[in-house]
Amino acid sequence: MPNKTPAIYWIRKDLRLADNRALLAASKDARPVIPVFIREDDSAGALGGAQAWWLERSLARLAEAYEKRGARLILRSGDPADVIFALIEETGAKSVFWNRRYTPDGIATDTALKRKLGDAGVQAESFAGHILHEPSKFRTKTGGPYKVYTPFWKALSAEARVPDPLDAPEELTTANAKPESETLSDWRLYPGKPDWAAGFEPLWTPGERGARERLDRFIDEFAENYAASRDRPDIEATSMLSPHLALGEISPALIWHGINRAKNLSAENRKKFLQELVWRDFCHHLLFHSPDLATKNWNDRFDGFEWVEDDEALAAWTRGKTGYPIVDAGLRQLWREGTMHNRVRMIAASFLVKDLMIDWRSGEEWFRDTLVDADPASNPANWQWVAGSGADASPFFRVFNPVLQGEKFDPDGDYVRRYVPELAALPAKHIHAPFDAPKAVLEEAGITLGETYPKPIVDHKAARKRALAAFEKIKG
DNA sequence: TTTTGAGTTGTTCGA
DNA sequence: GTCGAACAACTCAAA
Repeated sequence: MPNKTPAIYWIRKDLRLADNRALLAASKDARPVIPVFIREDDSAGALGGAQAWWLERSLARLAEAYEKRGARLILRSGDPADVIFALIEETGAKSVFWNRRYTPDGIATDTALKRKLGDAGVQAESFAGHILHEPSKFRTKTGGPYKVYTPFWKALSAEARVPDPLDAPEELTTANAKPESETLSDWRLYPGKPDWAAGFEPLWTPGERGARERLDRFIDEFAENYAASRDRPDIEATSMLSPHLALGEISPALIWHGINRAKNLSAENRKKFLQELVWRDFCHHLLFHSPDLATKNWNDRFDGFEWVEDDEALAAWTRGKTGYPIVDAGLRQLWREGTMHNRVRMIAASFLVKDLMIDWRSGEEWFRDTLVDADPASNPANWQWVAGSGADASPFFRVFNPVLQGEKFDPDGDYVRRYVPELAALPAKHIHAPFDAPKAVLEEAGITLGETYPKPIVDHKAARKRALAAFEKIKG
C-alpha cells in the first residue's frame, strides 16, 4: 500500500531533481511530496542581486520540472519554522526532509528547526549533497581542521570516495492537500528598471538542464585544454559551472564522476579540474571551522592592518574606472554578465586590497551582490586568500602587477577590448598600459586619457611599496 | 617532542 | 630577451 501521508521537502540551495537525497527520501515508496522553497527574510537565505536574478529563473524551471513529474512546487515567504509548521498543519505531513547547508546562520536555523520538529513528533532528516564531502569529515592527524590546501587535497583523494550520484525520481505523487503558493512575480526578484541584467540573458541558462548542458559541453570541448587555458580570460576554457553549483542545480558529485568518466581527458587536465572542484570543499571546510570567515580576519594578525577608507577609489573600482585596463575589464564584465574570469578576479582583488589598500570586506560585499555564483564559503575564503589574511595565503610580497598580468594572460588584449570598448583601437602592445603609450598611438586610437578613459588612480609601483610597508607593520 | 619539507595562482633585479 | 635568486619568516602537517 502506498503511503498517503505526505512529506515536506524543503528546498534551499539544491534546485535540482537529480542526485538529490532529500527529495528521494521524501518521495520514497510513492509517498506524496510537497516541495517548498522558502524565501527567508533573515540572513540565512539572503541572496545578492545578481543571484536573485538567477534564482527567479531557476525556480521557474524547477516548477516546470516538478509539474512534469506530477508534483507542485510551493513558494512561501517568511521564517522557515513558521512556514513549515503551517504546511504541516495544512497538509497533515508527518515528515520533513532537506539537504544540508553549511553557513553558520543556516546551520543554526536548521538545527533549531530539527529540534522543534522532533518535539512536535514530526520526523526531520537532513542529507548531504551540496559539497563532495561533509566539512567535518577531514581532520589532520592531530585532530584539527586543515589550514593548507595541499594536505587537504591529499587526504581527500587518498581516503575518500565521492558517493555515486543518484538518478532523479521518475515520477512523483501529489498530495491530496493543495497548499497555497505565492508566485514568482510577487517576489520581484528581478528588478526590471534599470535592466542591469540584460547582459546576463545571452550567457546563462539557469536551471538543472542548463547546468547539465554546460557540463557536457565543457567535457566535450574545453576540458582537454583546461590546465593550459584556464588562466586565459580571452579564451573560452573554463566550465562556467559555478553559478549552477552555487544554487545546487547540479551536484558536485555528478561533476566529479562526470569528469572522472570522461575519456578525452589527460590525467593532468582531469586532476587540475578536480582540484578546483575540491577548492570549493576546502572553502566550506574553512567556513565550517571558522564561522566568522566572511567578517573577521582568519589570521587575526590582520586586525591591526591599516586599511584605507576611500569611497571614491572604491567607487572607481566597482565601476571599472581605475585606469588599469585588465582591472576595469574585469569589473565591467562582472557588472555586465554577473561573472568575472577567475584569473581576473585575482588581479582585480589584489588591486583593491593591495594597490588601493581597501579592506577586503568591501570587495567581498561587492562580489556577493554582483556575482551570479556568489558563494558564502568561496567568496570570503578567496578574498581573504588574496588579502593575505586567509588560509594558505599568498606570501606578502606577491602583489599582482596589473600590467604584467594583462600582458601575460590576455596577450592580444581581446579580453580588454571586449569589456573596455574605448580602448579597442589600441594595439596589443599598449592596451594594458595606455598611460605609457606614446602620444601618437593614443591619438591614433582616439583616446584622451582623463577624458575618454581614466588616468590610473594610483601608481602601481608606489602603491606596491605602500602595501608592503603596511604589511611590515603587522608582521611578527 | 622535534624535525623536516613544503606552502594555488608573483615580481623584481641583476647577470 | 631570458633566467635564477631573492623577497621574511612562519606555520602547517606529517613523520
